[in-house]
Formats: sequence, C-alpha cells, structure tokens
Amino acid sequence: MHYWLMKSEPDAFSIDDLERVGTEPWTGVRNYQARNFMRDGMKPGDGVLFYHSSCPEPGVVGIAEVASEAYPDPTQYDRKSDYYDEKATPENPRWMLVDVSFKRKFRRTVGLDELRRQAKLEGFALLQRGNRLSILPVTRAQWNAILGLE
DNA sequence: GCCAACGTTGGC
DNA sequence: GCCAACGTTGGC
Repeated sequence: MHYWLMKSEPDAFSIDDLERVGTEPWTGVRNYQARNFMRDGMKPGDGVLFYHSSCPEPGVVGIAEVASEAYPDPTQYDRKSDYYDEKATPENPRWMLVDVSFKRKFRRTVGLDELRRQAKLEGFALLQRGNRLSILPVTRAQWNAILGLE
C-alpha cells in the first residue's frame, strides 16, 4: 500500500464533486513524471490526499483512494478535448490515468501554510520550491502527519 | 495579474 | 545534444 497526493483546481473539480460522483477517471494529466506515478506506482486501494490548488485556500481537503489500475486516458484521442494529443493513438497511447474514489472529506482544509510549519514534513515534495507536479508520492510518515493535523 | 520555476519544443 | 524561446503551473 502506497500513498499519494493529487492536486485539483476546485473550480474545475473539487472534493465535493468527487463526493457527488463517487468515482472519477483522472483525465488530463499531461506530465510524464505524473503519468509514470500512475502507471508504475499506483495500485487499487492506495491512499490519496486530495489537494485543492490555484484557489483562495490551497491545501489538503480530504482523502480518496486509487480505484483502478492505470489505463489509457481516452481524452488523448478526442480532437475536441483540451487534452487531445495528435501523437497518441489507441495502438500507442501516450497518456494514462487511474480511477479515483471518494473516501472522506476533512472537517476543515489543512492549508499549505500550515503544512509548511510542520517539522515532520521537512522534505515533502509538495513543499519544495518550484514544485509543480500534480501527482506526488507521500510517505507513510507524511500521510500520518497530515492526517493528524485535521 | 504578476512572476518564479521548470518542462517542452524546435532550430541549429 | 545544446539551449533559447515559449507555455504552464500555482502561490501570492
């Protein structure tokens, strides 16, 4: 069992949206490192910290779970999609995704500023300067530290 | 809206 | 294979 953090802009897809739909295919990841985490690292049942980015109160807002193995992201073949990739074909898919299921919403947002103040989270990838990855690995210790803040 | 960071692209 | 230009992310 491994742990991850996945970012989402709440204007586009929030923890409340995930709660409403239950399970969501995580379409639109177009970064190789993030893709590789989904393809090579994630297994069904892995824990996911759901993080709201680019919003008034960035932070971890709840918990989700990896709900499938990785499979090709269908939006890469869709000419009308923002995520269309002309170099991807069904024979040679370039982008993968996993399904993500809602587990629970935190009572409150554990904000980015609060995370930065935690000595236990020293070295956490989310807090590194210039980090832009939308999917990050989380250690068990980091997971426990963040759950303990709620 | 600004800007730092950094990934990607494409010319050479 | 280098590297400048460009685009995107995301906090503020």
